[in-house]
Amino acid sequence: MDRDRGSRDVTIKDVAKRAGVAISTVSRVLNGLDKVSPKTEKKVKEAVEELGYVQNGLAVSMVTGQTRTIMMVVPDFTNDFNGAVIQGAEEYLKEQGYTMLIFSTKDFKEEDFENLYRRFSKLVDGVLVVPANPDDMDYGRWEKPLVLIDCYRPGQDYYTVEIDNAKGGYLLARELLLNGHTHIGLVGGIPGASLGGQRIAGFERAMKEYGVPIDKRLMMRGLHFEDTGYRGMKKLWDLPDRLRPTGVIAVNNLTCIGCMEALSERGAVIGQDISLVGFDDHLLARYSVPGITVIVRPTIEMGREGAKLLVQQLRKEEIGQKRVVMEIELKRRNSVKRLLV
Amino acid sequence: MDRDRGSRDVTIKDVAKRAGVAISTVSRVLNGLDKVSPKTEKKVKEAVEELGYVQNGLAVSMVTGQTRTIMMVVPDFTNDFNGAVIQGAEEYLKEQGYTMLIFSTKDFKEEDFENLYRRFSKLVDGVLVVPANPDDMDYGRWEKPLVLIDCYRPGQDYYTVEIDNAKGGYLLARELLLNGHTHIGLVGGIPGASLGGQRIAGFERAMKEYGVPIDKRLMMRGLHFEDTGYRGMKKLWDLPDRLRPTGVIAVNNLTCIGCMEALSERGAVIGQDISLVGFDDHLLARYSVPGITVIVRPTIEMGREGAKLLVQQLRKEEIGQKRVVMEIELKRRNSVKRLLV
DNA sequence: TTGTACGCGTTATCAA
DNA sequence: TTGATAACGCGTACAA
Repeated sequence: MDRDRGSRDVTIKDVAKRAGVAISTVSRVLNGLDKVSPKTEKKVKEAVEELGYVQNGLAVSMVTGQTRTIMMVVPDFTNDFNGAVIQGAEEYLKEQGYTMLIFSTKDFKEEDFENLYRRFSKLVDGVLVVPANPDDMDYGRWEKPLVLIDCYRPGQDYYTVEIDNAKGGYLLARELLLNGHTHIGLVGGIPGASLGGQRIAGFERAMKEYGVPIDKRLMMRGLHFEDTGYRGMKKLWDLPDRLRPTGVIAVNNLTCIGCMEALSERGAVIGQDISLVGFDDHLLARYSVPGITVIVRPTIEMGREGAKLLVQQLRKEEIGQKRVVMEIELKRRNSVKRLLV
Repeated sequence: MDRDRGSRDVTIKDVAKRAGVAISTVSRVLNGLDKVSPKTEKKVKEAVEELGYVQNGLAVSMVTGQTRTIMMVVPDFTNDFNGAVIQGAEEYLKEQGYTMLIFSTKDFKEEDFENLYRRFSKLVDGVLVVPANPDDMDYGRWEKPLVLIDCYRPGQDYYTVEIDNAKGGYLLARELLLNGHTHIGLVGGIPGASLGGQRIAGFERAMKEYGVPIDKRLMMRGLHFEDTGYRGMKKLWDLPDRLRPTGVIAVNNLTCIGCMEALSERGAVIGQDISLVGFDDHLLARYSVPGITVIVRPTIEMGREGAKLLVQQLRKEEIGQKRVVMEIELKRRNSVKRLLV
């Protein structure tokens, strides 16, 4: 059989022979566990150095049952929110001596998730998930430590890292309201879905609080992709004058981008012809002219916190709270017009 | 010792016992290698099903010497080019039954790369790298199959996936020249560095071809980060009228974004007060108003091709060419003003 | 066609 | 303080 190893690797055996000790002694030196005499320790370390020995992680994992690897699952890598979360998680894991096996669930069917976990559960110590459809999955049967990022499922008690989505929706709506907007449109958010649902709930609360009725005709529901924003905004813009909203809330980053695309096509100037607010501080929100007023989430930190929560579980450390709620912030730019009242 | 396994996993032994055969028979059925009688095959498959047996990848790798895992290394995850490359690579690898161990090299020191490889080389079959500093690293000592993405090093013969960077620089410069620009500025690109160097070489060729002299004072060299674009563009914009360039080439996506930020701060309108062209079809280039004329690279496909090149090596398949050069395309938008000549 | 037994590289137990 | 050795779960010569 072709073992594909090239020149045979240096093993602990070679080190033992070279140092003139038993392999168990080498192991002890390497792991710094038991008492070892300074003399033999020195001999072993020299042998390791001379031979260029590196532990074989596979063999270690075989016997310890721990792989020091975690599995991270994200919807896809081209969404900048996911990218930031991965960045934060990977940095923390690296610091802690963990490695990341990564998968995207783009085009996943229902059962694929289950298969993925089954197939790799022995290769990883824990799982970090940014769910694509937070409401569809049941993570109950997973035996490994699990942390969900950007996903809260009421009534269940997973370890999660979230933001207060309702507060976000509320802040955005209030920002429009305080600037005199009363015809407010909404793009994205599926009825009954948790994530968009919370944001919408916050929006509704603000509207109620300020005594402004919600016009159902301005609610452009749909999946959280660019297309929903693009088509929704076009419909809103093309409404007759007295119906057309003066301000629009995009429920997430992609729908916001879709809105901007639609408005650009229509030749509408944001912050002038129409006001737009959204979630996440993506490139377009930050650098387009005018900048977009958005809810800023600490994306990289969300990844870090998720990884931290996972590692704490792996180490069986005391964990303060299973749900970590991160702070958000309203970043005001020039996409909201101040209407005369 | 705490083996951390929860209830003991089902092993091949359990399957063998349940099916009333030897473990080697189970193995044969699982791997579909030798002849096995239909009867025993059925028995084994039933046992697998009933017990919910899943192969332990660790043990398999131990004995086969292959992990079916590759190591991917990128500068960071928040750059959309890297995200797209990862997306393409991961999709292809998943299709081919491979898994991806991922690392970012942000804040890496020189020797970290070497350590990373040494530490994990036994856990992976091959390596896929998007280099941060293409010129600094020497990948010569790596024993595993290796593919470099977006990096060509003259005189060496790695497996690489690239574009014709010189052509890209040429096309951008020509676009400005054909629109009547003769005062052309450049942002990014370090003298002697390969990647930016090639793009600049293409720019220089175009300038020469069209008989337009290069004004050294308009060359804002620097690392390929936003900051270089931001500061470079400010300097260019603040130049006295007769010196200020009418058109600027950003050497990559981040410097382009930095340029846009600077111009926005200065209140300059792109495509009107100044023209801007760059590389990569990022969010801002695509959806800001006006859109930016850019060289579009097939980013996801570059990831796919890189992964393909790697898997072909792993399978010891015949490989047509070690350097895969992907097609690029000039995407015209409204960031270039047509000057009267 | 099927079963036995060894080896992959390491840790951990126990005896020396 | 050290050494010998049984696991860990699997693939595969080789024997039956």
